[in-house]
Amino acid sequence: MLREFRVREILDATCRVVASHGFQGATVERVAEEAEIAKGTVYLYFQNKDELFTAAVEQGIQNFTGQVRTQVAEALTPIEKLQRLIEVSLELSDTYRDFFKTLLLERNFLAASPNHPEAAHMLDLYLAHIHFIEEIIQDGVRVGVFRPHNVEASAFVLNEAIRGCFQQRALGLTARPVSEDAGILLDLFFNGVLNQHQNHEEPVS
Amino acid sequence: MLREFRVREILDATCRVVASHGFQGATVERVAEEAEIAKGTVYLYFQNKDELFTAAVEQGIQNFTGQVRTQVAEALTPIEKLQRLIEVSLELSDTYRDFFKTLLLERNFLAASPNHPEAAHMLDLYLAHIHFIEEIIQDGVRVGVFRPHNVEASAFVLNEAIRGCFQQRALGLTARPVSEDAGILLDLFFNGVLNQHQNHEEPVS
DNA sequence: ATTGTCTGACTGTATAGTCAGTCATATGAC
DNA sequence: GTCATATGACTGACTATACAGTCAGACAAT
Repeated sequence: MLREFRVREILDATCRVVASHGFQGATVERVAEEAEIAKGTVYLYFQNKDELFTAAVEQGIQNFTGQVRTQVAEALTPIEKLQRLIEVSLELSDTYRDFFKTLLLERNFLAASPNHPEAAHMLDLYLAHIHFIEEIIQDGVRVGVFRPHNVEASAFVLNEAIRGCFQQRALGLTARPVSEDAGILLDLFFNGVLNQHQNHEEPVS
Repeated sequence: MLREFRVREILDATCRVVASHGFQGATVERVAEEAEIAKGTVYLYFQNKDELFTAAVEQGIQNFTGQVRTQVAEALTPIEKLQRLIEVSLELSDTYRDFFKTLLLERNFLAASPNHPEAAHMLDLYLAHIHFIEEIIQDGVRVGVFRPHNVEASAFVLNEAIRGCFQQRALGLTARPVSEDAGILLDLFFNGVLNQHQNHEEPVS
């Protein structure tokens, strides 16, 4: 369908514009220019600017979490699933470069604002993804590969750690290949930094 | 000095306005209203809106990292220092509630933008703080309490994990007391999630 | 001729930034 | 002590501009 194609085209253009100009500098006119259409055309597909930007962010989240879920589903054990999760997430950070820059550089969409009742929905998507991670870890605890601990917190921490890697990449602060980042993250999350075989210093706490 | 007092007053008002209205909805007029002065007065202390907002964020970062450094300096061992770091950071998240909401809901200031050459400075402050954490961990590795690993990455991950806790609090997603959050974070960062004494499942990787 | 898609000049509005003028206090002349 | 002058902090009506959103008409395609 032509309509759907146009919508996607405009949303992609929106992501590109926000990625390069920030939300502040992203005007409807610039989006139209980027999509190579007239400003008025944008309003044939979206009610207003807010709807346009909300839709762009939402499409991005849906695409990303959808792909992660699909890939993770192929793995069997909790450990393999987490490996997959981290690897796929980081790989996608290159594919979705523009979108992630958009997402990371602006978090307003998570804040409830008077003219943003859709923000609540965005928050739901975000929480759903964390919950998805939480369940994998919970499984691991049940099976015994992960020790009993506050799973809600560790799911959250893992997600934030991944997010941090995205950011480093978006800001161009690292040259490490994705696979290396994934390995480091996994190792850290699994084993922590403490020297388990130490016999020198004072004990923890 | 009266001038300094006024400047601080305006910056505090800016943080409050941004915290409640977001960067989008934060106008100079609203800031003036919040500070109980006329709009024109703002321009006696700041060249333009950009400078005002940049200064507000910068003041917040400086205050925060300064306090963390002071408190951490009192601790002796790397482990104690990290404990202190996490605890103090989370405690401050209540004190600086408005500022953190401001900071977390908007990351544009980290992105280089044409009319934001100061953004580079902001990035420096951010990186300096991570470097500060990095050195503590590095010390721990040197002494032997922490195992050898990619310290740059773990410093980064720890900072992002703390940031994540801030965000949960700013968005009102958790009711956990700060000290509990600190404990969970510390435990996770030190020990990881893996069951070290397991003898059931497959080995890692 | 009709329909569907698109255009871009136009308008209305919000708000950044200005500036002529007010007020309060300090300094000084007598 | 009283008036005159100066200084500096502050004000808010005003302007200039940028940008969201509109709409009358162009342009295929059938």
